[in-house]
Amino acid sequence: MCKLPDKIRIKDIAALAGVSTGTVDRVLHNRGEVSQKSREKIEKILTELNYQPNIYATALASKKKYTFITLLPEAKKGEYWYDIKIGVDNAAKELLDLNINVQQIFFDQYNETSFIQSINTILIQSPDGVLLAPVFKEQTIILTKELRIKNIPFVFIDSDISELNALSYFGMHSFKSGYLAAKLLLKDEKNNSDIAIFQAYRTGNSESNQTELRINGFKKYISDYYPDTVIHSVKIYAHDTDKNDKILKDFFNHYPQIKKGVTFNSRAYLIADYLTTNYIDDIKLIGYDLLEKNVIALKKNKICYLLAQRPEIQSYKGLKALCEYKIFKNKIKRTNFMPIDILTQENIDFYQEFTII
Amino acid sequence: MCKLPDKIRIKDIAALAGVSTGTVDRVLHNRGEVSQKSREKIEKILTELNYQPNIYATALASKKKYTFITLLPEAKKGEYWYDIKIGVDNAAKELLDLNINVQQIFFDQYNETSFIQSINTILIQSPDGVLLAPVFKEQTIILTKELRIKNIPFVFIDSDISELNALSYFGMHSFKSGYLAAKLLLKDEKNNSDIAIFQAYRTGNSESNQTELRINGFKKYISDYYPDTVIHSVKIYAHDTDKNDKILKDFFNHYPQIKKGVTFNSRAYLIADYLTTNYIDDIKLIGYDLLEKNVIALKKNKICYLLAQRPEIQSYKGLKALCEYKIFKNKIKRTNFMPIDILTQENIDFYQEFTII
DNA sequence: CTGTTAGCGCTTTCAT
DNA sequence: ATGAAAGCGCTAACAG
Repeated sequence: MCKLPDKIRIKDIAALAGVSTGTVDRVLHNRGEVSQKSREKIEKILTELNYQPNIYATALASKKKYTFITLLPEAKKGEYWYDIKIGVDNAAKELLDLNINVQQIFFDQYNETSFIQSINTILIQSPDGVLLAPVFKEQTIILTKELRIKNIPFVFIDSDISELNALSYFGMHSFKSGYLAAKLLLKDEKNNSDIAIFQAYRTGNSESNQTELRINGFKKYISDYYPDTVIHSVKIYAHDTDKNDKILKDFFNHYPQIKKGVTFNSRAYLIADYLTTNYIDDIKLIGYDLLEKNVIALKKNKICYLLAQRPEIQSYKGLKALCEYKIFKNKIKRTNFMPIDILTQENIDFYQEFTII
Repeated sequence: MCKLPDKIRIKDIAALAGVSTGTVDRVLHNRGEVSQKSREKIEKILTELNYQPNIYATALASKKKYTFITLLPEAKKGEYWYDIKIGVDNAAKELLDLNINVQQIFFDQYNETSFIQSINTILIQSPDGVLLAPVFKEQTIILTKELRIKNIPFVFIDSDISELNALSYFGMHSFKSGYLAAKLLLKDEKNNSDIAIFQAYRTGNSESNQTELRINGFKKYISDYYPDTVIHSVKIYAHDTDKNDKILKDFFNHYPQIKKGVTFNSRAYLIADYLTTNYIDDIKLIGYDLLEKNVIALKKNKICYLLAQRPEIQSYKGLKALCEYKIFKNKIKRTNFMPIDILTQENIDFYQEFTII
């Protein structure tokens, strides 16, 4: 019995195979120039000893430089896309020592032109990978077609366009989240006769695919379990408080029997604020995403549940996936649905103070 | 303007300060033998340029070896403590290249003697840190007292004994989880007059502190919002199905008005199984932890909600905390409450297939 | 008190 | 097809 070191190194493999470290490295990375005989011998030892490379040494020695580009909506602190950016920043910091540079490009999610302009920037740069939120479908098709030609992998986050077959997708299962929202709103309760769906109208962007899927899921639950429920749809305006006030006032006056509401975008606070201002506190409201304003409304008990989807993990994992694929040549899972987290007044603090990465 | 490399290295700092890399390293690690003058100059440059060491190079060059010991209950696949072990394994794998060895010691959570025996093993070994679940309070006091004398840091997971002032704690906020459980069980609902608390009786171990806190939280919510509710406590037996059957049958026959129940340990499936066997499906049941059997019952709709506490993250983060403290000399947060995750039939799959680390 | 130097395990280039 | 050797950035022992 000869004794082996705690952790097997390339040097050990080489010694056992009677070759040099260079040869072992060549078979490890499949870069040819190795005789059949050596290859087989080395591979055998490799699997027998279950060789695991020292990732620190690998990272340090590697000379290759990589650039990844992210194309995401701009955002201010407290907004959904800002949390996405936090994940990008976290990943970027980690990847720096791996010689990976992350370049962030932002567009205006209400302005398709700003997205179009970014396309060229990306294509000229020819990065090693792209992480993006496919907010504008047509333009995303154009961009990804070019990326495919240049053989640049891309990862979607937040929402998926499955026919474009990205390397990977990280985001919510929108349909099921809507289904869950309905259950949380209605199950075992009284006052289920009428409910309201508040839809924030966004200029310059038609109803997103994601919102639609959430609504479908929501309606499915209702038709499954409470088919008699009447659903009222109310259009509200994200950037016009006065107009909203009037709309909501009219609505609640008109349908006093409505005690339940839901929003499928992240603007639940718009409704919550109205309820607060008008001293209404018998409406059960459900919304999405931990925007600062939503969280405040949740804590004040104006929103009953918020469904969240770990935005900072979506972008973090998206970049790591690119890295795994390009650098470590690993297989990547195509679809990664994020957990649908249910937040209430009682558990929100623990959730927020707990940073996963 | 002289140009600096992308990433500042020790060598760059040394050049700017007109000293050698050895001296820079000495001030970085506070190991003395540096003149006041050099020290100040170097420190100035360090902060100005915001020097961040290359963690890969650091890890590779470091020659020190460390040993951490974990002292946790033994468990089989599908159990709570098995998930805790998964976190340990994950951390151990990551730490291997940092010259850190993680040695796992297991005890029988129903047998104090097995815990006592492990104490000696640990003290003889004199590891660089200990991660443990303080299941047996008296023995934990004895162990940690010795560790303190030997200046060995220790981290608690799962439950805390705050007066022992561990380096850090990772686990649930038991009281608030109980409060939340009550809300999920009762809020806005009918049939709140009578509810049952099922307590699994464990041989050899008195009611744990954790369970007690959960019950307190639960009762607090009820006294806050539904003070008229009658709470029935039922003792069940984890390892005696026949006995359980009889107890539960008697109980439900005696109190047919009870439509809600909760368990504060992880044995909700015991009740769920009874309900299944007896074709009862109008009882709303809440439990804790994603044991395989609990998850099955949740999916079959026999359990309505499961509260979970990310066991595999507790142990993972606990070990990383020891590492941060011992190796990178960083400050560690004393108390780290885990998110209280609310799982239902609808979101359990996404939660389980999503591995965070 | 300071500078020099030999590694850590792996990658990659250059001879052979 | 293969081996030798130079480094990646940092640590730590040693010589002065």
